[in-house]
Amino acid sequence: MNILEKITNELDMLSKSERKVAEVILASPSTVIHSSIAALAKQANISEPTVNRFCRRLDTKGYPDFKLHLAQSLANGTPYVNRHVDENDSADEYTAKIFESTMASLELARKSLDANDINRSVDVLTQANKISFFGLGASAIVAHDAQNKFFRFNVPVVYFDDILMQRMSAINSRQGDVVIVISHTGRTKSLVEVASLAKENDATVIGITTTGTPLAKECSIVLSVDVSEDTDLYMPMSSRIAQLALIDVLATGFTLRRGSKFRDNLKKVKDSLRSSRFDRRD
Amino acid sequence: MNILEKITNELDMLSKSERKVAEVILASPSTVIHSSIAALAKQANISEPTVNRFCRRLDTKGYPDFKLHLAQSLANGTPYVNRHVDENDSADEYTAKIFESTMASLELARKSLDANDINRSVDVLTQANKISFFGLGASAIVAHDAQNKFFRFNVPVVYFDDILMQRMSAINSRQGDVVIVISHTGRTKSLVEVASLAKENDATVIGITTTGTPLAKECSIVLSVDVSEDTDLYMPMSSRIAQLALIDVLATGFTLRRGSKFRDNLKKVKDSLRSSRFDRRD
DNA sequence: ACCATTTATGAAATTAAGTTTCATTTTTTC
DNA sequence: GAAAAAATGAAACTTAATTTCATAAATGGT
Repeated sequence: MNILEKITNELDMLSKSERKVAEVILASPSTVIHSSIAALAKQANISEPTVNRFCRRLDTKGYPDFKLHLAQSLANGTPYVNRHVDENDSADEYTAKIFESTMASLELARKSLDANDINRSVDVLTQANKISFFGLGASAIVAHDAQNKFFRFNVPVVYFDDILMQRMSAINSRQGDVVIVISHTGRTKSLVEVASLAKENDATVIGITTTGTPLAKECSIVLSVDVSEDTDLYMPMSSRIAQLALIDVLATGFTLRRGSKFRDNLKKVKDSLRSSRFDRRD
Repeated sequence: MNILEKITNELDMLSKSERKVAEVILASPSTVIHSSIAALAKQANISEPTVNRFCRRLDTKGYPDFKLHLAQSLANGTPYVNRHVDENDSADEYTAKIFESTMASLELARKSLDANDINRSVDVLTQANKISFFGLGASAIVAHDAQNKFFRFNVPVVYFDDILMQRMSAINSRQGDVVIVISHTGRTKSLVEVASLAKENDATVIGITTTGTPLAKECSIVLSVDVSEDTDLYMPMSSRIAQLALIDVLATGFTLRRGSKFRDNLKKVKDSLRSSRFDRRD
């Protein structure tokens, strides 16, 4: 945990003198990492042993160790995560906040993913007769993107972003087909039904969703993409970006599994697009 | 600059003994930040002064200062940026690499964006009679996503992902219309033409593209989303995610500009989706 | 309000860590 | 292959951090 947050949290557990130390540190942490224990003690108008006791109370081994933790906290690009956009933010401010919380969500999502599940998914995908991607709303674009990617691999792939087509497709699925259902909330009724329909028809159902949702329960494999609850306040933001990153991971796993001959083919697709472009002259 | 990269770069400037130190550090930097100079010297089979000289050669004040720099490097979510996926990577490894390079790209993209241009774009968008989003391929899904978002704002918005419709729409555009053209390369001929057609018909053309491309030259406002060249090797990855984050920024700017009454309306849209969901019971 | 007990604090001593000096060894250059 | 330059480590030295312990402040019970 970020030591700066920790100091803030434990501020009332501290003694009067120790609190003085905390205040000096919070006021200018970047100065402190270049100060000796004597300098900091003087700055806070207390003695050196007090600084030392303060460090130990924060579960560090002593002053040098404390400075190490502090340095790490300062280095984190997102010093205070979960910064919410405020009514009066300037363009600069809300841009920074959105990019930062997007990055924080990616970090979270990565932690929630299980390499084993990814491996199994890639396994299943490489052996599929047909791959279908289903999503609604914001997740529809993720499905769309996935289709774009897998289409380049020259495998039978479709995507549907309306319930009726998804239903029909699910009913017609069979053994060897892979159905990937994408939903952040995992609670959209019709999608959960589609997942269970596909499963009943012996397709392998992979869910890209949050852990423990109704959708997750219907899937053969769950790729859990957990992002902070409150980042998607009024419209889906971070969730779909984390899902897209996961699609990249699956696509990458797929190409790696298929080997180098396959990647040459990928290059051909890319080259074929060249003539539709302006040359670069740099 | 990241001190780990720096060590790697200056590896051949170092003497034999100093290189031993470097190797021990690179092999396990996280151990080193908890080691004393004596422990590290022993580990590398050299003397303490050599470690000290090594630290100074890297422009740090001495060993403790070096450890501080090292700690900061380790804290950065992206310890070794631009890590490329390798043939033999495990699922764990390529997942980490893809997420990390996605985050690195977002960081880059944010730096390339200009708050002024964002402000002007939001201005123009809030006053638009009609908003159109155009993209092809991977950028089509960004356009699609943008339509999804702006549709919630109850403004006239369309998106097209095929050239013909884009052309027709561009020809029919008029003063007060805003056309947003999305392309990572900025070199797709037909899209550049669409941009210039829209401009000729007095629409405001906003380009979401890389700095200095042919498309950028045709636009009234350019929102430059520069991501590292080589991240999108065979298929678009980071670029579209950075573009999506920018869409989030524009949408956020839009809601902020429209004020709080407008955000109530947004909440209504969200609530209206509720009945189609399973309840959560946690 | 007062005394006893606990807790907090800093001066001084102690210990640990890092740095400098300098003699010795290794490497380079002519 | 010898002279000069560079690299290296042992030992001395310096600085910084920690522990000890005596004193001061705060808390709680009567």
